[in-house]
Amino acid sequence: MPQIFTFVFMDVQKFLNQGEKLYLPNVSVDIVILGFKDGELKVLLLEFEGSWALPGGYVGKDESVSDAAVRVLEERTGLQQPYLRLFQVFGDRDRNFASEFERLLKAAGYHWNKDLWINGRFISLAYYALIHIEDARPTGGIFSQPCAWHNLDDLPPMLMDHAKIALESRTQLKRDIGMEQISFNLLPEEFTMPQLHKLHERILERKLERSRFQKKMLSLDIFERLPEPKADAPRRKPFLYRFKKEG
Amino acid sequence: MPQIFTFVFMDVQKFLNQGEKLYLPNVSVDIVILGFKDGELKVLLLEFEGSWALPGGYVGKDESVSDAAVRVLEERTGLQQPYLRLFQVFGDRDRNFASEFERLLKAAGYHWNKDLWINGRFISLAYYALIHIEDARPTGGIFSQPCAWHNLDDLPPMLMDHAKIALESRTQLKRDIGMEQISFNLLPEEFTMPQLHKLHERILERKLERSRFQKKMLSLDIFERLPEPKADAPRRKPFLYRFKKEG
DNA sequence: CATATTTGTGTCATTTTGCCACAAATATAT
DNA sequence: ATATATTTGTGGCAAAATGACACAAATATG
Repeated sequence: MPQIFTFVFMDVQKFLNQGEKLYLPNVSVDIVILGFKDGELKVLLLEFEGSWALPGGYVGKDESVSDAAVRVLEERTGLQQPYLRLFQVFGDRDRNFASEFERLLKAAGYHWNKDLWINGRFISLAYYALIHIEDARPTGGIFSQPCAWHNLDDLPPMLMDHAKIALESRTQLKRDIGMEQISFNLLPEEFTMPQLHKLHERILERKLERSRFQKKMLSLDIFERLPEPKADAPRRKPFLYRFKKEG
Repeated sequence: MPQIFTFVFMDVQKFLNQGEKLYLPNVSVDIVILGFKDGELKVLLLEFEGSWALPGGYVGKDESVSDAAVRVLEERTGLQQPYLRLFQVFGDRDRNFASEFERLLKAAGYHWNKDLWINGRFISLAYYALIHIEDARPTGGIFSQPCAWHNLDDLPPMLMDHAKIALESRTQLKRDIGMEQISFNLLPEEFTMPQLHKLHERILERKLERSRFQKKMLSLDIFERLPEPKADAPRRKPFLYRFKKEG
């Protein structure tokens, strides 16, 4: 146990002391990792001293922005091929969270001083990710924080401007699913039309006529029906579909 | 004349020597400034030694990202209240243009050395701006480069990855005008439905049925018809419209 | 004054959408 | 075993939106 603690502690100190050399300054990547479970949109959050934050990180000096986003998502979920979209940039002049970092680091027993690189101003490149929640293995970061799913409609107290970022991601997602079919990334590889229907209702926060929705989706000709219906359904077994690869 | 040259020269040296202190490192802002004239979409470009670049700049350490974009646009056009949208981030690992800067600066008679801050890697925050072309006063930058409008469909040789950025802006604009009425920002304050019709045809690169287009636009109830028709029209004088402020 | 072009608007067929109906499938209750 | 309630797939029709064409008013040009 002491060994594990030391190991984690070393990681944090390395991060605080050497991050300046490893990462581009003034730029961060934050990811609203979205899942869908029990008929609710979920977002993956990390806890720090009773408040929660979005998974995030910094861009390596020899790493592309999109690779950084993929890496952060992989670190928190274990997933390798996520659907990721950069949906907004938060670039306010005073977007700097020195006082919050001071409080959190001191509370967690780490050294803090005002010259630490993380106290600077950061432009946040905000992504959302659409993942199948059951495939994710939520994993805390170098602080070994609790990492858990929360309802996007009912966020806990959030650090920094992360509540705003999370809510903006939903606004963008609402727009995006009208332009392009990406929502199925929130479902298992094989899914049913009733599942997709409920998902869209939750994203858009309004009722969608079931019959018309199903006809519309199938008319797009981007989903293929599988030979076997879904086995573990309570009543009539719905057909299973899969997104067609390559047109 | 020598005084002006000296003044400009000083500005460039200050920019090269002190930029590091004034601006956030590794982040740039590039703007695809779009206009519409003679039935063509135009983009404002700056010439450097026979090749052309998008207007751009850097984010002041005490300036928001969006203020930086507004400032860059104001510097090149004199316009104060542009329609601006951040449409993409170009963040490749090797997005660094040291060799192009070396060639350009040397050709223009400036000192160059590999440690200049502009030789670093830059993440480009790419905006497009929709402006009324007649209101703009194109103005070259600190290098007093030629600054001129070019057809977006027929770009001259471009520096860096700016051809890609310019073309991506059109892809995004095509999507955006289907979601929200923003295209009128490319027209004069008072415009006609035939003008708006031709504009949309140019943006979308396809024919749009005139009658249906006009009915559709008017049914949105976001434009108000002015009492007087457009005076300087060749045949039948079309009605003038204006975007309704505040709903 | 005739002609050609541009603009505004009407009409109608086609397509898409919203809404309801109903039967098939199937777990649960009786 | 049979009835019941729920879920799912699909049909049908009215309403709305769209596409295509028609045509007259306005007006510069010859």
